[in-house]
Amino acid sequence: MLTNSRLVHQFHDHDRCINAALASAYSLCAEKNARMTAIRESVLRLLWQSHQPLGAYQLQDQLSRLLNKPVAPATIYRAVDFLLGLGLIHRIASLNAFISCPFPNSEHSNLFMICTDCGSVAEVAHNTVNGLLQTICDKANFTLQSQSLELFGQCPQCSSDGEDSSHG
Amino acid sequence: MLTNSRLVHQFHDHDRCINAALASAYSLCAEKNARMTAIRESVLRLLWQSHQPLGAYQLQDQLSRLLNKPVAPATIYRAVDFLLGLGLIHRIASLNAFISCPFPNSEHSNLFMICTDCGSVAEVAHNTVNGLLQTICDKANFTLQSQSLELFGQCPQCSSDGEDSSHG
DNA sequence: ATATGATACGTTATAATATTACATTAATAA
DNA sequence: TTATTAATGTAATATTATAACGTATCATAT
Ligand SMILES: [Zn+2]
Ligand SMILES: [Zn+2]
Ligand SMILES: [Zn+2]
Ligand SMILES: [Zn+2]
Repeated sequence: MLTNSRLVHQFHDHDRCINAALASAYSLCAEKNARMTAIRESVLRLLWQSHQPLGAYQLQDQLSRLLNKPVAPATIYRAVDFLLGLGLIHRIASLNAFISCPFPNSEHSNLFMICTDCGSVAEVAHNTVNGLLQTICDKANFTLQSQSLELFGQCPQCSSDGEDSSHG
Repeated sequence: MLTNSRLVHQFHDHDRCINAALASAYSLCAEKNARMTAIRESVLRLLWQSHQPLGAYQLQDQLSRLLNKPVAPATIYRAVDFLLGLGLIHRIASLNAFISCPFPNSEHSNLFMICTDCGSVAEVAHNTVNGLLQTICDKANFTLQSQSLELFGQCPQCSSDGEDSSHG
């Protein structure tokens, strides 16, 4: 199992997250002969600001502020498509939003734990889950190609915030 | 495990699906003191035309044709919200579409197998999957509230259509 | 039966998300 | 250089979803 759950839900040195992500991104581009342009890197950095997803139009606003000039939706969707293609980010279907991938190198299919209170999203790559889903599909003669697994609830932080604290 | 996979992917008496669904719907409404109005029933029937999901604007077109008068998006979204609330239908986030629920009576959390070729969607309620996800969330101290599990690939029909038939 | 309040619906406008098409520029290859 | 491909600029439009407010219908109590 591979997850960034601890990182997401605890105070941590986020610059390390960013640096690791950028390094991965550049090495992946080198490997696949893909071009990490200024816009694409900016969008990736914006998505790495935090462990929360951003929608296309939030990215538009932020990039436009960053570049100090108007940016069209197409620009965002292009950058996002590029990053999705390399597996550097993921799309959260239920949120119409995009999130940076904490382990873009590994082959994995993704499971997201989405906090409906604070908006944080942790990613989990879990072989047992994936194996089980594969088995289910096999039994149904369904040829599994890809998946979107999104779990909603409260992250550790938000769970404990909402706890009954009368027992102190 | 509970699934309508066989039904969805094989020729079957679909009128039975429809009748069972309508009966469930009415008994659920009775139980919960909810009103199954004409519009709501129409939308439910439209979603039961097949085992494929429909988008809000497809429903709008079809309902408007059915009633022979214009129907506004709000009308559709209201009906859909009502049906979602009763668990009579589900929303497929990755498709922005709605699908009839084959077993609305049972408490279940849903897993969908979506055929990217023919568009059919089968639903699976699987205790082992749900238990496993619950365990994962417990370990991460994540309070699981709900989930959206969507699998993409080829259904049995479409898989065999695409098979290499040279070995015969 | 009639008044009351709650629910559902009609209607219009608008917000939010995503794609298309085509012109222009920049990078790479021949 | 020139040809070719890839990326971006720009404008328009398509698709999905919600908001606001008035009207009609239904349930219930008097
Ligand atoms: Zn971090
Ligand atoms: Zn949280
Ligand atoms: Zn059927
Ligand atoms: Zn269901």
